[in-house]
Amino acid sequence: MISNKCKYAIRALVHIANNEQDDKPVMTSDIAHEQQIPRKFLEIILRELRNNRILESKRGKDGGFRLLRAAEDISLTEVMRIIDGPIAMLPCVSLNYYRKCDECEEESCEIKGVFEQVRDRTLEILNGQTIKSLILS
Amino acid sequence: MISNKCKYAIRALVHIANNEQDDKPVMTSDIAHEQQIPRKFLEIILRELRNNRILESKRGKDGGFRLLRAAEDISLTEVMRIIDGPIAMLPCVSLNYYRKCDECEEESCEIKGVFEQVRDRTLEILNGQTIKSLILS
DNA sequence: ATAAATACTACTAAACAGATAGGATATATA
DNA sequence: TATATATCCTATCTGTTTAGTAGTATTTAT
Repeated sequence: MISNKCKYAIRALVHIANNEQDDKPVMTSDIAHEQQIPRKFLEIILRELRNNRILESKRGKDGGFRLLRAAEDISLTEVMRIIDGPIAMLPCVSLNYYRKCDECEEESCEIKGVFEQVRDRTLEILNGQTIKSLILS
Repeated sequence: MISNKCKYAIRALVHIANNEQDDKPVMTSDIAHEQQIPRKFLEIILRELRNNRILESKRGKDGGFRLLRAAEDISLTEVMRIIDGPIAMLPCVSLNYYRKCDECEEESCEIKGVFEQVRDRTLEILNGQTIKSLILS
């Protein structure tokens, strides 16, 4: 399961992509209100996306958040990995967060192969999706 | 990510399938020792599998656990659902554990479609796997 | 009777999820 | 320069889940 936090992040990015105009940044409180996301929690999420170079922020009056890149250059997987971590179902088949499984020897692991296939099929779908494509669909 | 508990469950079932002979049940302590799983934790897992009609148990001396069905009739998804719950990445696209998402209207949800596809591709792979096929592979 | 196995109940520690509170800092504009 | 308003940052909190452990009760073969 993806977390609520990750769903909030995606909805917030789609909202920003939909509301960017005249280079005016979008305020946290606007997103929070329109997307029904707790404001202080959303602050944390947006800051995390900024720290990971998805968003840029402007402080002070008339401040807010803007996409740092075009919406079609922000992939769904990138957002998911920032907020929730690995996408794979086993640490030992994760491309971006690989860790050896605690107790199983990988050569003799019965399930590694299956979950490599699941990972590949999953990424085939998710890698094709961007903030832009989520708007259109 | 699937839980350690679920990995233990799968390894335990594969172990039992590999060690059933003469109708003699396999003891928790044997599985725990050979698969390096904490014994008391494994007890809980095996009882849960028994309660869900994957295993049958025999108490007392010479007791232990046996598969209630043939290894080729126990699917990987069934075990995963018993131990970890839903396989889908969103509650609102889960086949066996459907729940409405808390705050998004499903008709206008941007990500539902994508995660339905992920679910379908994932199940295509996992549904084909059984305790038997995991032994062979 | 006894040894040996599962069954059951209760508890614990650590991490994670989903937030909330309050103050520090930056900035537009009157 | 004062002020309103926005993000930034640190700390805290509650509830749930994960991964167990402990101890006792019950069943069964010999």
